[in-house]
Amino acid sequence: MESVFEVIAEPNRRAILSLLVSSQQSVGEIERQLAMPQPAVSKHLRVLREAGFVESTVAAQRRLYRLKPEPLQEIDAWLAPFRRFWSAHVDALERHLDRMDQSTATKSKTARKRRGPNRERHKGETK
Amino acid sequence: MESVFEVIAEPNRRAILSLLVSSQQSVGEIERQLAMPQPAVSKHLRVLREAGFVESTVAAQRRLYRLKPEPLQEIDAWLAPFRRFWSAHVDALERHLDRMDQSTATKSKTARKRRGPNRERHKGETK
DNA sequence: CAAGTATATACCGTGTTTGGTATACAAGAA
DNA sequence: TTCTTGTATACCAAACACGGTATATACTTG
Repeated sequence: MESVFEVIAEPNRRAILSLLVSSQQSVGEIERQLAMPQPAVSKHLRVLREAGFVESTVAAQRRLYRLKPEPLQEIDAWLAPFRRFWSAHVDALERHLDRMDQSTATKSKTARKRRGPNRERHKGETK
Repeated sequence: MESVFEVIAEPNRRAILSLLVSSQQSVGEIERQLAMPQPAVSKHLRVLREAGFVESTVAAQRRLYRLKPEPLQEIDAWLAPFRRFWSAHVDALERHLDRMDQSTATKSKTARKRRGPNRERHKGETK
């Protein structure tokens, strides 16, 4: 499996991770909530564990799985350069549209949504 | 291929995306920089294009590929709940260590690094 | 037109991953 | 011990993605 990206490529594994975000869960609880055969759950948990996404503790005959942050932070770190890219991209688009507003101001044929400080903020970067 | 996560699971495709972050590139330029056979580059670019990661414009017999932000933003959005998780995790760890400091203060056997407002900030969330 | 350059696609072989089923293993309960 | 619950693993079959090679397409230049 090797890389964290291959691990999260599998939809059921992403579902398991999303379940674990709220709290730790046993294999049986995951099995029920995702309506997925138990061996499948165990196999995916094995992949997740070996990649460092989760860890488990034994509680009698149950095993409780919980999230570990490192691999997800690795993905977050990989995303960083692209975040810079798309915030620049949004800025460039805004400058472009501002110029369009100016040049089409006289014709006033196409009405664009209000622009300015009260427009919607994007979630990515506030800086 | 379907999902953006499967698309970025492939190392060569991530390499291509990283190349395009600085500026748009032709197929031949990507081929040379990644030392990868041309059909492989074209095939990966096709996958990236169909998933919306890149778009291309024709420049004579070349095709220039550039990044599109949406799919990467989708990955970023998927990461959001986990970011909340691991910042909480860090906070809990810090509280735990603070309690340890208190209870071991008298024994003063283990010296821990200085804690407080001047400690290193984590990259995830500034808020 | 022919030749050359740049890119895309078709085809094939192969390794890997996934789901399914059965079974093994472990720990409590009776 | 035997039974039951909870979880892991072994095995198999099907699907699929990837690399490689050859070829097709498109545009440019002579």
